[in-house]
Amino acid sequence: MKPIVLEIIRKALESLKEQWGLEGVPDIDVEIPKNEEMGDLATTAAMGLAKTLKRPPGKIAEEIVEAIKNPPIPPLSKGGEGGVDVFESIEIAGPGFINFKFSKDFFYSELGRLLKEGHSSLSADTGKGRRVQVEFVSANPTGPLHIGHGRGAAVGHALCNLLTAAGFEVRREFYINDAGVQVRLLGESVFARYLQLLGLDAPFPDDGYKGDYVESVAEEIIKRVGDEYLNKAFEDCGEFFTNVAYKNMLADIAKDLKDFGVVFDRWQSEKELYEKGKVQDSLITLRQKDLLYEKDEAQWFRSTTFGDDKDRVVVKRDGEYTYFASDIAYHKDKLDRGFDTIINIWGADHHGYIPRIRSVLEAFGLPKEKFRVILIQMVTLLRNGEPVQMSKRAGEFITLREVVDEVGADIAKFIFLTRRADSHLDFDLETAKEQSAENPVFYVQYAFARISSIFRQAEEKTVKSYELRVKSEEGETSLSALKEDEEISLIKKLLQYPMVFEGAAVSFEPHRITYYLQELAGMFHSYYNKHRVISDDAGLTNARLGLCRAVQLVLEEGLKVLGVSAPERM
RNA sequence: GCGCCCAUAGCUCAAUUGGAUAGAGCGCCGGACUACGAAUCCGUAGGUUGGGGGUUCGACUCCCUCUGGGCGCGCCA
Repeated sequence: MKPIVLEIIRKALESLKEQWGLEGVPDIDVEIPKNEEMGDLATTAAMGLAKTLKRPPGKIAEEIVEAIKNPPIPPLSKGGEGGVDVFESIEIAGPGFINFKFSKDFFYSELGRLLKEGHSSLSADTGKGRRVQVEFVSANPTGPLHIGHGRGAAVGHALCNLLTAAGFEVRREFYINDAGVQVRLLGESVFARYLQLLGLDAPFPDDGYKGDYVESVAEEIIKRVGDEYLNKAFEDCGEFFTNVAYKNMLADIAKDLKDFGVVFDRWQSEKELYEKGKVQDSLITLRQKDLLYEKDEAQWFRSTTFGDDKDRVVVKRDGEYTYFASDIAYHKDKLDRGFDTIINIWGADHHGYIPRIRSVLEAFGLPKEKFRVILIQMVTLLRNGEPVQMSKRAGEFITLREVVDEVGADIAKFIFLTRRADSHLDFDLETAKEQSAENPVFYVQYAFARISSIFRQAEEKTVKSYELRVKSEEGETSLSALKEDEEISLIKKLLQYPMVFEGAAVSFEPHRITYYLQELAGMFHSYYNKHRVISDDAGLTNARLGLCRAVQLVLEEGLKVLGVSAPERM
């Protein structure tokens, strides 16, 4: 419904621009009014123009409304969508809002279109094929994924779905830190456990990885090679242990994510960036741009040029690269692969790295606004309201796998998406499992399942196919049997989905979909309790089945974006 | 010490990116199944948006300041 109104307003402005002395038509937008009584859509165009025209917004609004009505702009009158009048009224309110109220016929015609076109009518092509690269999770392959990674995975996955549906070409990537001292430390930890399992009183490295999974890897190695490395020093066999250990972890991580329903297009190895010389190359490029210099026997990236607090070391005095050096290479590589927009999803504790990475991307030619970091806040895991104690030092923490095994992937994903990414989240394992109203997942899924059940009922009662009616010539008019207030409100809500969707996509905020779905499900449940869908009145039954089908369609679409299933039975 | 994020109903959170009368759920209390699934619905109550100042037609939203909480600030990764 939004595009039609926008077109009408634009045409009105087009006809007014000369007498207003404007070069072109200003950018305008419409919004959903807070209060339903104010109308179905509203524009603040007049208020926006007040400043440039130096005239009161009320007057300007009047002129715009006049231009829309006399003579009527095409879609307004016959020959528009389905040949119906679009508006019931256009009114000016407050300081200069123009409020549009649609006619019922317009709603029926739009609902008919939704039923006819299905999912494709729910998402506009705002991306137009532009390429977006989203890097998320990127957990160190030194241990299993924890709950925080799960939240990052859920948000990243939903965001990618959102952008894909919005017409962007999305690449989902996981960056593997397989080159640093952390994986080496993992290797040492496994080696120590290996020796201990074989009866040696071997020392465990300081700050080594103490989780049970380390011992599991050691056990596996014993199964494969026995005591072959018993009398060797770590310097002689470290590469073997390190490789086996992190590859093992990585396989577990990939499996956990897959079972969580999150997949990646590319797993970028840090080690590979070194081996292919991309780290060196990227630094050479920086040097050519005079953005790399030597000081105190170290090499520095001139990130202050782009607004960072201080320049950053990329090659240390001892000749070793810093972690940042391979980050530079990876981000240059992202740009070399031709992405239009770069999105990184990080834990909120990494916010201090934003300026330096932004600097890197800018140095290689990406405009600031094309880089976006989504920060994921901490998740506090609760059980019956009490925090679940975790100690990273002792290697004791609840893994994502444990959570998914306990509550299920759908529930976990949905709960991760019930908050804005950058606000804290309490995740209570017990209430998550309860099949109560406290659990928003069931609430939304139940609406979908309930509608599925209605259709099963309808078939049993041999109600004639609603689809035939809707598609036939009189089909669209058959929807006009929907006269109840709740029905009109429900249709309106359905037609708002594309706007909510677009807002979520441009602001990278999948949680908006979550909220919308809860509202829509709520409206449906309420409607269901008040009005019977299947009755003796065939025409009414068909119209209501059509409405149900549309609700189902939108619920399914929204859930798909969130990566949550839409079950026909629960 | 410097920087970033957060502070909204008793609790957990929204608020169309500067719009109109700040909204949901939970919790409390009271109701609704011999009709399509009660994992549902209906009805009330709850607010100086942490405090103060500023910007303007208009502020939960932007700027300054204070209070209180989280996180960063290495030639670590």
